[in-house]
Amino acid sequence: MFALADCNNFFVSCERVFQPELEGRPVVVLSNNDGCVVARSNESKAMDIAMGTPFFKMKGLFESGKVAARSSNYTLYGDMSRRVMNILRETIPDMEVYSIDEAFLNLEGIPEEQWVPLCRGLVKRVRQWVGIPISIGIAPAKTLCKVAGHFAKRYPAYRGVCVIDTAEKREKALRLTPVGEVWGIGWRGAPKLSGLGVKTAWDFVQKPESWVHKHMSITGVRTWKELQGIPCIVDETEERRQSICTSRSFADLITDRDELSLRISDFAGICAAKLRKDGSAASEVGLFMHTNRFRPDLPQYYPFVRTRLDTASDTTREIVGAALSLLDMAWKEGYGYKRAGVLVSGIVPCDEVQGALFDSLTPEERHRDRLISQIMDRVNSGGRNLLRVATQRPGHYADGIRREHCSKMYSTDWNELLVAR
DNA sequence: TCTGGGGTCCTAGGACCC
DNA sequence: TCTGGGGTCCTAGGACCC
Repeated sequence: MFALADCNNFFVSCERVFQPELEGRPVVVLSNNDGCVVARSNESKAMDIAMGTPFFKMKGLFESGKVAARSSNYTLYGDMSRRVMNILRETIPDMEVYSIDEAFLNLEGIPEEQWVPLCRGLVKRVRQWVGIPISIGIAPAKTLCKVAGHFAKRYPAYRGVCVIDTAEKREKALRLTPVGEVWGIGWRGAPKLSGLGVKTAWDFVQKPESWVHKHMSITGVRTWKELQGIPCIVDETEERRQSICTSRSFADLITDRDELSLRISDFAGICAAKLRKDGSAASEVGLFMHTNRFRPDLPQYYPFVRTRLDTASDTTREIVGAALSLLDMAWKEGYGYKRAGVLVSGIVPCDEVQGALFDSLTPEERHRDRLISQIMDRVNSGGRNLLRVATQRPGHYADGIRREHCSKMYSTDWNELLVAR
């Protein structure tokens, strides 16, 4: 059996911990550049504010005070997430952190009669100690945990914990679940299934496996089995990532090559630091840039170029160098760039890097670059950007991103905490 | 004026091998 | 006129997740 612990309206809940005046009000949290809605409180969901709504389309609601808005503050959310996960881990160490606000707990070895009291205790402790409301769904497969979690969240009578552990409960839950709400069936799958007469999750599991395979391929079959309580989705969080991407939209269109080059150096530098944090090295570096797709009146251009490194690398100098040489390939004058990103792939463990016979760098040079990167990591620990290569921008990584409604770093900056108190 | 960011997996089709 | 059969690897694009 698994338990899925899921934070309710996570980003909004984080904001509310330090701004209790937001409690009970419609609240939304915005994406980078205050672009669109990425989190909603129950009150704003009730107002039919959809996920992904562009902020400018609901400016009226905001300015009239009907809805409160906050820029996203990932430093705060990351820190709150860490606190929640620590509490869960203390009780159930066999845990898989699935996303910033979700974790699967393995209940194997825990007596059945303890599942619910144990999880109720977790709900209470997380709320008391961190201030974040969570819900827990318990079931024999992860997709069913998601279903159970929905009920735990929606109906207060469950007091935060819902269990699907019998055929009767499973049938009842699946009959009440529209097929489009099932984990793994997306917004394209739902209308297609509906057209084939499948409206609920229960309709879906009634179909034979061959039918599911024909219409939804192997991934659909996995979901179908999971809904019957046969676990098919394995823990992949311990595995090495296969690619790392750092990309941003810009507050304004960038038309100047030097300006874009500074941003791309930053993105590449972040990718290199992420590689080192994972103990990985990459053998390929890619670069993409996008003009503004919402401005059809402007010329459009969205190149993606990539290059292979002689030897897989994790050094800032080399990843940044590769990204800048890609900019030479992709750059075209006369366009306004709205977004760009660097992607590293071909990832291997950094202590298993295959040497190259005709390497552009000597082993001594590689060693020196790695030492320099390590020093940068030490100086820059905690997400600061103090030591950088000369092609990167001075200042903070978040500079140049519009965040007009940002809360303070309540939990990570001592001075701000004192002011808040 | 203003529309996010970071991932994974699967499939189809092309290039290439013997 | 008639033009095999079986494989691998890579890539682009689509679908999905949070």
